Amino acid sequence: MVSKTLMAASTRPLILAILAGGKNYGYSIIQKVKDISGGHLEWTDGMLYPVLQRMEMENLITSNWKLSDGNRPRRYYTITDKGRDELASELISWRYIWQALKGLTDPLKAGD
Amino acid sequence: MVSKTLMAASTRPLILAILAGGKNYGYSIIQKVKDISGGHLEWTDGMLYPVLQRMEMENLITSNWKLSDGNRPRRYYTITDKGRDELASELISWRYIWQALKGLTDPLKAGD
DNA sequence: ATGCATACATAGATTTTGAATGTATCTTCG
DNA sequence: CGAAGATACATTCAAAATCTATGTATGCAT
Repeated sequence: MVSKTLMAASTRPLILAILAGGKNYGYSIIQKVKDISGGHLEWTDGMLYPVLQRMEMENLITSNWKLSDGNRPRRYYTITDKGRDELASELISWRYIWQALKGLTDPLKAGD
Repeated sequence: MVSKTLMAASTRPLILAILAGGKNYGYSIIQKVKDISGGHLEWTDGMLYPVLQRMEMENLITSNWKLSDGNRPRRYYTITDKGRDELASELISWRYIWQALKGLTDPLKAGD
């Protein structure tokens, strides 16, 4: 089980990373996260939508409704330039810490 | 600059990882973190001591004072078995998420 | 004696999160 | 047709965790 703080720290970068690969809507993002994490990360919609709203307020993402054929209306989110910058810098931070952790726990291997 | 949430998520695992390598005291832990992160993580003592106290209350670490030669008294922290378990499971979680992030951002390379 | 690094400690204002809850549509299957 | 379950989005606010600000004190160098 992933700790609360780690969950909190990873939510935004994961959302940004997913949207960097193409626009997407809330419900689908949840499934993609579950998918890409091998089932270890299971988000609820109740936690995701507020996060998406906050990220939109911060201009990391934008949204627009799309009504198609037989489907329910969906709100699609798109990453902004600011969002891409944020993602890039988050990834750098994650790398620092991950490498610090690895360096401490197995000092012999270097790896990535 | 490392984000607040990421900072929060990494504090405990880093402390545990350091103590897994041998007992240590607060001030020295701060320097070790700075050192191992290449200067990217700079903790303040004011944020560390409360964390250490909470971790001790949760039995992840124990502490005892050591008064030596010309030095000031220092409170040395030791990792417990429970702490080692915690560290191990945190590392697993970190790996999941790091790999999910990497998988999303550069889908071609696998790596570790 | 002055300044700086070392060393530990506490309180509590502030922020943040996400669980709980609500609404509604689409699909499937008997 | 009707029921059940998956899909889809939305809001509120109680509860909890963090760490900034602040305080104390010693060792060492010059």
